[in-house]
Amino acid sequence: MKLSTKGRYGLRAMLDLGLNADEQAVSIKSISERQGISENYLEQIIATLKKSGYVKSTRGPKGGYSLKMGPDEISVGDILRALEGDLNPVDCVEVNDNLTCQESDLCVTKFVWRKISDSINQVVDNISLKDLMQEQYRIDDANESIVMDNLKKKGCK
Amino acid sequence: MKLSTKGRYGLRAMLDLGLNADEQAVSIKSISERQGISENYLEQIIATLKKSGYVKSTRGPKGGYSLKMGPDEISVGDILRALEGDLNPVDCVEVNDNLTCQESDLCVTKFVWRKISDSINQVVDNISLKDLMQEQYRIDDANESIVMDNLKKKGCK
DNA sequence: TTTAAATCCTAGTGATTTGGTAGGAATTAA
DNA sequence: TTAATTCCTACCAAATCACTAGGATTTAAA
Repeated sequence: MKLSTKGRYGLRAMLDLGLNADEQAVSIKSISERQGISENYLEQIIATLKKSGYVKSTRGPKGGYSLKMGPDEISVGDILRALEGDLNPVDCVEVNDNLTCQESDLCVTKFVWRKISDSINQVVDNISLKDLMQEQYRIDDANESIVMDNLKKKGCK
Repeated sequence: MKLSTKGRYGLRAMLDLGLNADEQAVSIKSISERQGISENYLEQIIATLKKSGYVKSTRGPKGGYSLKMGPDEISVGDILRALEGDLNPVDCVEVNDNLTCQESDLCVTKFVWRKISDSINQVVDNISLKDLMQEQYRIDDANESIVMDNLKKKGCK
């Protein structure tokens, strides 16, 4: 019941794209350095995200990646499902699997799996990349204050 | 992001124990037959559940397994965590991992992981084995009615 | 026109996990 | 004594994970 590194790295990569979006595209190399993820592996992850339509790329020098749409239009669920497949704890939840369901016992557990499924998807679909970016800014500001406080304590002006 | 067969089979096995609880203990063999799960594998799963304190056993002929406490005292979460380990989507959620957290980016995603974690655990901790047993009885009754209806349609009395 | 920085693409690979199987030892009711 | 059962441990094949490797293609800039 764990996410793979693809989902984890992928979310961080998308967040990185969002936070470092300016006129210029963001290269794999720079994401890799900031996030501490292997370039080759990251490449594969971002390729998947591109295929799913959340990222666009430009080739050649000065090339790189950027978000294909606004960070408010991309949810954490979109990103995770692109990289991990559906977020259901078992497969039979979405399949309309009447053969399996003849076994009524299975249906009772299915009731559980569906509830878990719904709760996971409800959470991830209601957090956008923009939300995370804003959270990040908040954290940065907080750290900034701490730094300021320390400087004051040391008597810096 | 999938549960393994241990969790799925384990929940069915526990439900089976609950539904077939009478004066006599329930043997692996009978669970295996009803649930279509290999005896040897089931043995390992139930051994884990026993170690975790949810199941007790008696050896020898007429021996077998039974729930160690009332089905209202055992939650789906108890069972799944015993078999799958914690139900967090990533490890860093519960570890108070300050080293990792120095990277503030990681903290932002951690915020997501924690929300997912909480929602999963909230769901599974609020469904007891008793709830599932009652759900099963409801399904059985419904099927019974359908059978009755069909008999009536066919003119049976 | 050349160079080099970047994406694109695909194959391979070691380690780990999954989902079991196999089979003998110990216990105990009949 | 027998046979049904749990207990215990070792083993194993297949799949998945988390990458690495390296060449092909594109393109901005010198």
